[in-house]
Amino acid sequence: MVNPVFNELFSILNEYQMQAVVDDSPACLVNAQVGSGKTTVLIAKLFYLSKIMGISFKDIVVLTFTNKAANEIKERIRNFDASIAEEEMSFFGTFHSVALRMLKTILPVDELEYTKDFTVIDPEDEIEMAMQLIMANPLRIKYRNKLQRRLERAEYGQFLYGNMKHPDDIQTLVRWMREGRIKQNKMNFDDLIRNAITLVKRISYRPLWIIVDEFHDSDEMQLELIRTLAGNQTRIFVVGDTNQIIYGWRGSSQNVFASFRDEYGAKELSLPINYRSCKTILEVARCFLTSNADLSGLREQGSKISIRNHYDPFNEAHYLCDRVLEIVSQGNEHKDIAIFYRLHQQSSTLQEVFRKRNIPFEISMRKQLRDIPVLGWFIKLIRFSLNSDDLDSAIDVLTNESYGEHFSPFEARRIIQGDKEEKSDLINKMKGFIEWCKSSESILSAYDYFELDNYLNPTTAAFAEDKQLIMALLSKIDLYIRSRNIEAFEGIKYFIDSSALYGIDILKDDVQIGTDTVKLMTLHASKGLEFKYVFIIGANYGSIPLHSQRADPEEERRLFFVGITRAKDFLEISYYTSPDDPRMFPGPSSYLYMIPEHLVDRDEMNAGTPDLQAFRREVARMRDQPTSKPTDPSAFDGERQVKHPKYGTGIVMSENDDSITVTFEGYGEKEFVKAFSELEDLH
DNA sequence: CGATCGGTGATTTTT
DNA sequence: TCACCGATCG
Repeated sequence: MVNPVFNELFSILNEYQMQAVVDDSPACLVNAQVGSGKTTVLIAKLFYLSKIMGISFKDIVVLTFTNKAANEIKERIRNFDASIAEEEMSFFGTFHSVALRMLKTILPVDELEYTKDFTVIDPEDEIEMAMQLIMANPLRIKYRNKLQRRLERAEYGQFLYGNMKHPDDIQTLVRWMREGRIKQNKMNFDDLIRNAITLVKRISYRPLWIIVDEFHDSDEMQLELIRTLAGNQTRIFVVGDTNQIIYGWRGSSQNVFASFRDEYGAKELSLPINYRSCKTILEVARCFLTSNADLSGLREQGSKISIRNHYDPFNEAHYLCDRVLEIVSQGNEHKDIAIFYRLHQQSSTLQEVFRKRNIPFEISMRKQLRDIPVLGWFIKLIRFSLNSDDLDSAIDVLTNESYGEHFSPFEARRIIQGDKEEKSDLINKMKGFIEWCKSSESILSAYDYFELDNYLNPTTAAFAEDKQLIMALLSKIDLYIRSRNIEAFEGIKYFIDSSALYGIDILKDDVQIGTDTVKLMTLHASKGLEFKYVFIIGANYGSIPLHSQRADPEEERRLFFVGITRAKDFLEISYYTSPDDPRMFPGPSSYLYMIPEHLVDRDEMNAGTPDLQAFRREVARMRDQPTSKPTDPSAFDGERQVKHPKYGTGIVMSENDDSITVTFEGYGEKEFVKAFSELEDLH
């Protein structure tokens, strides 16, 4: 082969993987067992196509469902060949980001009454838009705090609370919102895909290859995009695993594999060998497989899995802290450990206890940039500056209570309609922004251009931090523009649009290097990850599988399967004697009876109550007054120390995906946004 | 306006 | 089973 690096890449492949890499059938469907090296195959295939078959990355579309997966693919490609430019992989990404890129570059959006300046809005922006419509018009809308869900359903032609005695105007609202998005030059997430489908049909571009990761997650619209993009010469290569369908409730169907096979006469391959888990864990996992598909592993037997009973979630949280300390003391890292649960709310007890006992942890919950108030306001300001049709954003900017000029909604509307424009300096600055961009040297001076010192409330304590946040955001945009060598104006637009698709991740430097924390997440969020030690908690009757009308028992089983197969070396499953959720019953999950006894270590704990009452009261007190915690930093030894330029040395109390809480000597507790904090690790 | 009755949905979540 | 909200009655 051409290059020793690729030789190395190909030499680690087994025969099944190799077959998938070199396959060039018009359509190919790969059944990838859990942990069978599917991403490695994708990377190897991409290099095979480019280096050996001489196909340019520009002629390949790679579609994933999550940014995480897309980033991993791009990152691993660059690790093998750093000379590959970002630009060559511009059609590598999530369905939504590839659709966005096509709409912005090669598709004639004007045919759908959009201009190339269109912006992307997320579901929360849509709710705001709906609220504006409701306020400005005589629309009767009931169940307003279920509006998001109602609109979501309405998009699929269903209606939540559909049999009202006096129906409200929800259908009119949906129609107005569709029109409003076009009028305001905005696309929501569905529009991106739907409009891409419509417009791809009108142009001649067709890629040579379409490669789809996690194909089993496709919904009907995504399938249609694939169908549309595929021309006569296009080869389609999809990888997935029907045992990992856990988003059926969102529209992905079990039939995608069968229909793909029928529609394209696809060749079927498989990747049957699991490299991840010990044999015992795989044997347990096999009990929860839909089909009797082969699930064989290459690893050693490993220890038995453990099933434990705890009195209640609080006792268990305490026990888990001890276990974490024990595992770490055996030479492991915190990040080798993960705890999965069925519902988000189950994490609250864990959070409180872990925080109290000073165990570093992270909870996966997605956050948007605008969850930081000042950035939410600033992004709206930029949005209107870039897209003067975006009246909703302008209204928000002018009426915000904390920032800007604090107009009433009525005044704001008049100003925006051009009635009293002279009353607002800000609106004039926003309207002049595009011109300013062309003559300005650096986007960093946008802060001064908008004279934000006047609008950020210099009298408040938050001023310094707010200013710092905006400057940090601007420097990220600046970096983005410089690294891509594009017009400032174009760069800002793309960055702001992407921020809707990527959330707060867009502010993080490159791919986040896994911080050394215990990971807490729902079973759903665990998909695609792996850990040495996995604890699945709350395997009670009623909770796992979740007891509810709409839960699909098959899907619950697959969800449990996904959780189990995240574990590499060690798996522990627990249930409570006295669960604190009334919908959870005090018996073990029926799943626990499905696991053969010889695979299980039932070292039943003392499920009674050790003397934790005092501790329990203390934590309860902490919950009531979360702010007043005059903790003495010296009381914690051997914990993670950090240094801040302003506050000095402190100790990390807790952290999650986006923020980190530190206690400083002589200052107390302070929470930072991770992407911006100037904390230096002293560990 | 306050009280009461009856109907409906609840959870997981990426973009 | 509960929480919420709309509808209706007095």
